Amino acid sequence: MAVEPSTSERLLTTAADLFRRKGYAQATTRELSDALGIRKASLYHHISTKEDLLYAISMHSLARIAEAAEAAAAQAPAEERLRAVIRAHVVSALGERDMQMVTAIELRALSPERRREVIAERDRYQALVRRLIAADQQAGRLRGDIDSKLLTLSLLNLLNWTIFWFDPDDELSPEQLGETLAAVFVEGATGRA
Amino acid sequence: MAVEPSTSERLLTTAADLFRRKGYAQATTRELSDALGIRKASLYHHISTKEDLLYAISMHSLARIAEAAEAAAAQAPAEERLRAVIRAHVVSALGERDMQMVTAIELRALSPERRREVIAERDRYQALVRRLIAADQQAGRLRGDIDSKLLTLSLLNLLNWTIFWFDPDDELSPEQLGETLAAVFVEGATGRA
DNA sequence: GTCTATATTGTGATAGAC
DNA sequence: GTCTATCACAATATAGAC
Repeated sequence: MAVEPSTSERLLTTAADLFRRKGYAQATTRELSDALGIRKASLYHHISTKEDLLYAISMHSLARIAEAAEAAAAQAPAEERLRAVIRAHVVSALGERDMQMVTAIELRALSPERRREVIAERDRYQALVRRLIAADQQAGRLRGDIDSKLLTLSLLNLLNWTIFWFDPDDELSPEQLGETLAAVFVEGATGRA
Repeated sequence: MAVEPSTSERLLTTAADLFRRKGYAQATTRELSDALGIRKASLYHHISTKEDLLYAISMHSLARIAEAAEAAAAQAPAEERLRAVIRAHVVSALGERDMQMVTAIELRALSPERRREVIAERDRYQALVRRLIAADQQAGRLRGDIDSKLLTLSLLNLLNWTIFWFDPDDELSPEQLGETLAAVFVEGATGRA
């Protein structure tokens, strides 16, 4: 006998799906309550404001990737660490595309204080990746002629847009895409590494 | 004696600045008219709907990059063509960051028909880049073990997010950033090309 | 090409019963 | 935890004078 997920359990994923499709500001609380099968007023038993949902989605998204990356980094030997983190990042991001897309796009809709919090969380992850890259540079595994900050931003560019075009119906799995993006970043489009 | 730009000439850039800061849906016609120094109703002498502005911004942004890239491709010899296009893309995108950011983020706010038009324009540019990459693969200048479509999407990931973190006050110029991103894409983070 | 004034609609959120 | 009913306000867009 399947246990039906409660309203509060469905709240974040349902909101993320709606926000991704319509945009946060264009999505109405009415549409959200309809999707949940409850009345609009009943939403406010679970949240205080619509913005609570965006904030929760954003913090959850960032934590999810950071945790996956940290776990991957802890397990892998130094020589494989960056590639393992790239794969973990891609796989965890693609596993929750709605939330990740909303987080990537709707930052401006948050209040200044919450926006600051989300940015701090994002920067924390960026710093983690930068440390990995700098370590690889010092070990001679990555080129030293480009600043680690710029390499980090390049890598995150590469990884963060994939959620917008990855097609789960494609033959390419998230794991394979992660592997490919790792190859593109590390070896380049030339590929003579 | 400086000629003051007319309201209609300032319309797109002013709207782009506003949409970037607040988001399209959150930005009000009132804020836009205030920024232009006219009354809200006067806007409707220039446009029919607020969406007209977003559509115009999006089409302009895509055309600007495509034109810059096409010009660069036409001028450069085959061996330098891809790098030249990357530089042209980055420089032209960073030269109009407000419009490019709005275009990248607000696609969903367009009506279905206009959204389709904008996507078609974007796909047209993507096809152009893919032809360049495929040609380099066939000439042996780029690796052949990764599909040209995936290499193209990787490259556009790399280029399209830069507008969100490029800092014009940095010591790094758009030209230098373009050069660096070209190096990262072609040679990779390892850099032994 | 800009103005004042207003129509019209839809929004996020609340009060209070069950 | 969900409901009915409603508030208070802000939004896009229009009418018509100057």
